[in-house]
Amino acid sequence: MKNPYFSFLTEIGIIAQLSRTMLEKRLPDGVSAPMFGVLNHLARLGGGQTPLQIARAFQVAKSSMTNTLAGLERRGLIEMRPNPKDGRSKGVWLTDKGATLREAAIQQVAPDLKGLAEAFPAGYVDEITPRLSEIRAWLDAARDADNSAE
Amino acid sequence: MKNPYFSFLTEIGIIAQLSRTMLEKRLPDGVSAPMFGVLNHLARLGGGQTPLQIARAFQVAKSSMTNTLAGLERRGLIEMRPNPKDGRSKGVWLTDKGATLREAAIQQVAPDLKGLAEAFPAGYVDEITPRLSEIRAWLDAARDADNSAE
DNA sequence: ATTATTTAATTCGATATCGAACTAATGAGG
DNA sequence: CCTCATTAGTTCGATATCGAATTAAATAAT
Repeated sequence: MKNPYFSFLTEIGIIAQLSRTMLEKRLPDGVSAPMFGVLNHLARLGGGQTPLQIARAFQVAKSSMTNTLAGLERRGLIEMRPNPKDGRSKGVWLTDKGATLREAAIQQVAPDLKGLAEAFPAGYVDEITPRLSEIRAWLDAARDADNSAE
Repeated sequence: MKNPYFSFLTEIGIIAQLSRTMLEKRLPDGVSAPMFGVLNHLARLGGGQTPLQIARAFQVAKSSMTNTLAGLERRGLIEMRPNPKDGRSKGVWLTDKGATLREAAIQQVAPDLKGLAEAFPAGYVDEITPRLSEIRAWLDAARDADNSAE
């Protein structure tokens, strides 16, 4: 099993796993990596995103996002309000508590990213990230093609 | 949040997720990506590996591997035997059923890898895989350093 | 030898993931 | 209008992940 694509995906999988556990070590108790991702997403793009939009942004099933959002809401880090224009839909907003927690978490995580930056010059990842983006886009398109074929 | 390392890890995470669901679509019902990984590992390295060795090879907590192995054993795809030399330890072996299922699964997955190969020339991933390996190795070492410091 | 430490594996509880089935609301066609 | 299809979101059950606590066996230390 020395197929180069297989090896490539294997490395990807392990890095994803290692970086996720690295991140979770720094997060406040009970806040998971997916939750942190959503907090960042809302901070960058602003409130009012729907659960479905957020699920798509993270390439995750909508039922997974339901679960993540429930955890965030239970902890008072986000707020969900019904959309007055469409009874099926909701909007998600960061609470003050959520914004504050995000800021603090970023400070906690910074040293790890710094360690990575010291070990690998910025150009190192800058060269490969665009390639990863292309592959990611391709996989994403392939999945959609498959779904619509069913 | 345009930190290049952050972007890099984000792409990694999404590719890992997409490739995992792509793989699981092709696997027989009830066989998950981690299970398939273990079957391959045993086929490549041979039987007799301990659960701990396998967990380390996949960079996964040993309790996660206990779980994966239990699923494989329940389906009759592997066999676990006590180590006569050390009562704490076990060895894991592929069963005939497991080996057969692995072969079939590889055939099922092949078309997807082929699609990837057609979209991206082999040299494309060959250039980045070694870099990913370096980063993976670094993250792995960083995690161990952190663990022993506790 | 007896005690203490380390090691291998399991168990437990929380969270994540998925897909499939379901509800409720919107929109389209007749 | 009324029916049918689509869309947004939730629920459910299986599997995954982790870390912490537990058990049992081997090894080290006194």
